[in-house]
Amino acid sequence: MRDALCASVDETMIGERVTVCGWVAKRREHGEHLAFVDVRDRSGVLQAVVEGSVDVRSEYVVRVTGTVTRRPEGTVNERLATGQVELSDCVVVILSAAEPPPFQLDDRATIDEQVRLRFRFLDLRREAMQRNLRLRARVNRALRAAMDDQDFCEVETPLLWAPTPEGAREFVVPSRLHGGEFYVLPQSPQIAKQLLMVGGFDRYYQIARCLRDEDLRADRQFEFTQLDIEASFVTQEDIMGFVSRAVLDAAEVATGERPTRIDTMTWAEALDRYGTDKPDLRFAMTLQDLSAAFAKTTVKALAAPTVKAIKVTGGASFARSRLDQLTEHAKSLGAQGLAWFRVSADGLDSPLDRFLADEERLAIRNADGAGEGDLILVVADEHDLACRVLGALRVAIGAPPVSEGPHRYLWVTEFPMFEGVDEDGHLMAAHHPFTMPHADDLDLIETDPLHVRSQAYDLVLNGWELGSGSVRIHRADIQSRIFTALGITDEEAASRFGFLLGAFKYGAPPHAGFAFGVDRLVAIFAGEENIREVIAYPKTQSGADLMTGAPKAIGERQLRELHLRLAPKGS
RNA sequence: GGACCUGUGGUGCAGCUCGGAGUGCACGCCGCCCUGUCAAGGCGGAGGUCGCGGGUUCAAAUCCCGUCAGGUCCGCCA
Repeated sequence: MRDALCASVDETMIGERVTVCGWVAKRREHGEHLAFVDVRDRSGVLQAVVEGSVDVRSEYVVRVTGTVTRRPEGTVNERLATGQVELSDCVVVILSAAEPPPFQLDDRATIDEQVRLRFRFLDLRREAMQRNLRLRARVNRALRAAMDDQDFCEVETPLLWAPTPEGAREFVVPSRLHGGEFYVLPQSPQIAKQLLMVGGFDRYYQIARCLRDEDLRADRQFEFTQLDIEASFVTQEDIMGFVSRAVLDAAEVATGERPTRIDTMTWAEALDRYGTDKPDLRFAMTLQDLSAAFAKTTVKALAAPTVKAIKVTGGASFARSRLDQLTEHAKSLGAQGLAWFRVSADGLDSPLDRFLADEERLAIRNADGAGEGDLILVVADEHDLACRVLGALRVAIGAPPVSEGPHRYLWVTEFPMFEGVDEDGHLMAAHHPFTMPHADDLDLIETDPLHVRSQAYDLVLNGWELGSGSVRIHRADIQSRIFTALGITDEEAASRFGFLLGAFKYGAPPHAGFAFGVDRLVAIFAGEENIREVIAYPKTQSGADLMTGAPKAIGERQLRELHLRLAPKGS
């Protein structure tokens, strides 16, 4: 039907008769003797010159046959990739007429996202969406190539799976053949891939769709895509190597530049210096520890086991209202309050200044090499809380948009095994209950569980968690001790994970794995702040698909088939 | 479950503080003119439930309450 893409037509083809197909991006008529039609396809735009008038409108689908011609002197368009040439002596065939689109398919205009999503099929025609989804395809290809090259085998796992109540809320699918029973859509192929290890596929990967029925965010959709990896007879370092290779290959393909390094930091250091388990290394503003200087303080607001500070360069100019907002922010995160100190020429400007002892004033004045015009924010509390609050303020004040370069990759290792307790007073697994504790901390499981480190690790890019993984437990005795610590009885374990634990009795190899979010990675490569921009058909924050109208009610007959009856509204 | 922002011809915005006739701008759309434009240009025109409901008022896009939708965030996301 066509023999060239619009943007492939260049000066080497001058004189050739060429046919292109595409949409009318723009028509410019000059009376009844001359008209220009810009034809757009996935590659770009090409100008067709029509002698006489032509009855096409924006977004008509056309096939244009014309002779590739060098543009006359003075009519070259430098802003157009094909601006040196044009099609002349054109025959225009209308393949499909089109109503005026509800919005202009033009990357210059900002269009309300509601409108874009309702007409996503038109939105996808825009150059930005074409670029993003094609970038995504190239990243997928690079990831597959990297895994193939490292001798991994791609295996698909089921979407209809068994409920394993633990962790994220699952999407539920009623069974027609088994009335009253349900499948769930997997929040990840976690158990399936561990069983593949028992099954002898010692290097597995999959670009897998995962589904979690949790509230949506800029970086979270119900369904998202992970590069999912599991391997046997490997160490944590091996897995980190496999993943690093894949991510760096993808980065090189996407950005044209191979990142020079991926940093590594323990979880404890990340919390202590950045107040988060996903530090954004693109900017400093690290947390300063002033605990020693305030160990014997008489200032009530600053008397706490840990006193942490960050320096906001130039922050002394912050208005009082801004400082009040930051204080509210700190309180909403659980802090008792936020102490602020403007660094001035002759000391500190702060409501608390007159209560400070000299050495305390000096410690704040010199925090992080502060100078005149800077602002010092101080939080005093339990260690983890003080760190987290200041970490959040650090990001709120200092973080550039997530996709802004230079991109900084970071491995965070030695996550704690457990974090906090649930309503029943049981410890909760920080990663998941199959995570192997750190070899040096096995003795602490029963005596000091909150200080047990695990062999779990995260990959972080510009403050976004790309993914996480761990070395898995393959020994029944350790697994049993972890279940006990988590308050999971033998019966519960058997009913929830019985098939996995049963499988492990038949020769489970030591194994470890990882999974990272392709949507987030591609969004950052694409320069987008929101993963919806790299997903063809995303959902809104309330989980609606504005194009199809999903979710929708289903008919009485379909409900009956599924053995379902709806409860009255509001019950 | 909670906080905040947004909602005005097809699109993007202004108008909202301090109530006074659906007022304005740009793009698009329709018609006419135009033989080298390319964000074409000129002239003319059509197009509105100011998200929806209620309240206050002589009078509401504007003030108040509720609600719906979209967005950002907290909770949630082993």
